Amino acid sequence: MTATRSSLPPNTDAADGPARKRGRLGQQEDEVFERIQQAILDHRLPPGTKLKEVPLAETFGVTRGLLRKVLTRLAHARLVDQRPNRGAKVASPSISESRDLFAARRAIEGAIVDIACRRIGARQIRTLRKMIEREQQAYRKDEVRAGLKLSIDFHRVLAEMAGNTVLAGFLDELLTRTPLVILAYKDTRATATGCDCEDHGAIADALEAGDADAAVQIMQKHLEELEGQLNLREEDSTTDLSAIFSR
Amino acid sequence: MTATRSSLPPNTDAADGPARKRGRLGQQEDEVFERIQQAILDHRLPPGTKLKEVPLAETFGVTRGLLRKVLTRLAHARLVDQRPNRGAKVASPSISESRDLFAARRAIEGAIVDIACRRIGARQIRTLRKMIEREQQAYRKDEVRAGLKLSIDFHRVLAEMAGNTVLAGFLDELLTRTPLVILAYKDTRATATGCDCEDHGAIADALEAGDADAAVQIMQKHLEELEGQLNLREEDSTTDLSAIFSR
DNA sequence: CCAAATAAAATTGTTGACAATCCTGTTTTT
DNA sequence: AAAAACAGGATTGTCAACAATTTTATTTGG
Repeated sequence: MTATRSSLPPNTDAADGPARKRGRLGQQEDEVFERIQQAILDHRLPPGTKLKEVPLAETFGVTRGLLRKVLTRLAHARLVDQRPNRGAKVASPSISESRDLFAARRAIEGAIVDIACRRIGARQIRTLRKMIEREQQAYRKDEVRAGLKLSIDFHRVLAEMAGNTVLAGFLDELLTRTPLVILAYKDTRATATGCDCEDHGAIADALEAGDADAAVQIMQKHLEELEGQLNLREEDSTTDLSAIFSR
Repeated sequence: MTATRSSLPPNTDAADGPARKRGRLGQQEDEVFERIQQAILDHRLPPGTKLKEVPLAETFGVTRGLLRKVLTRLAHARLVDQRPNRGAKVASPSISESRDLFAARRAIEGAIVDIACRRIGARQIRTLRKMIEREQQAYRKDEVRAGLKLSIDFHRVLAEMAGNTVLAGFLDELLTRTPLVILAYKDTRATATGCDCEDHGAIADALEAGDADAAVQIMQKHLEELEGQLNLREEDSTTDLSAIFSR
């Protein structure tokens, strides 16, 4: 019961009540959205956790109505499951859902890299190289969480460069959901799960050379390897139990 | 002002006031959603039309709160642009947005056909053939609207058969938006815009033969032809004006 | 003791009144 | 006369009380 509350970072404004002075209107909503989203992606709110409106609203010092809107937004992003009259729970991606997600990423990011190869210029290549450099630095310092974030940023920026807003929007949703399934199904034996920087470098090389086919192939192999680091065999890990009984 | 109201089909319950007896709770919300959606897709509510909450709520005999939820859902489906404090307008897909949409369909439906080729069986092939048959009948009877709907159903069912829920969800959004851009940019000189049944047949053939590469290629050519029937050159048609001045 | 029925509590859903913001036409100022 | 300032109405946004539903606890009957 109190787990929901205690596992979230405390909001210093909580005691002031709901009617505190605020900067701009939607500002507050966005902040609550991002704090809950981050808690879900960090597994501080593990999959299946019931998200009750009153405790959450009190935690953040906002009204129930505002929190309700936030929950709907999170449901839209597929980070929470919202069912009529029975509240919202943190989403528990199933194994087949996770596989579908990676298959979708292969299709979409394959297309993105193919398009990017035609539209990209020297300026953009430099930007990508800089991002890869920063990513490598993070991993060298064992800052795994930062590295993973930078790695996701690489994919996101690549989509932006391709310039297809529809594909970029879809990919954005998939990139957001990816950490959730990685934490849920990470193979404990595997080394630190994350993107391989060398692959990113190879993609940049292929893009610079204008070799679309190679870029697509590397990207898809890259994603297959990432999926391969997960334990997505049929139900045999402990996490599966929570997925099965979460409803 | 009253255009919003008069261009929608009248709701017989409107006069009874907001608190009429209803079947199930969410039922009413879904009905309003679908009625407005259909009006947008038919261009009875043309792109750029302001959707005011009070008149719409009265038209359907629902509360403003319910209507507000519906508008948010429509905004999520990208059929409506919702901006804070300045209401909701029917979406006006730009030319580049429309091109992006078709490029996304090529990527996603290419992947779907590829996956379907491996998972599909004789049973499913029969279902597809039956759908194509019905589609041809509709076109032969010059029932263009029905034919277009059946054509979209073909793409939707194919996605379902592939079994990737993530890709199917994305495609569903794109299929819903497609009629909106077709009506907005239909080349008046072209013959009735819609899917070519022969292409659908050829896709079924390739799937039956298990030739994934052929199926993917036909699907992508099919979508390119559909896009080619539209007038997506830079601003020269009258509809562009509304797109430019809609904000 | 278990199961079904029932009562109480907790939780989600809805609404109408109120507040904040934006839009439009008018007046005032330069 | 053009631009800025203002006023009024129209429109969207918010909230707290109320209603409906689900969940939990208790009782009752087999």
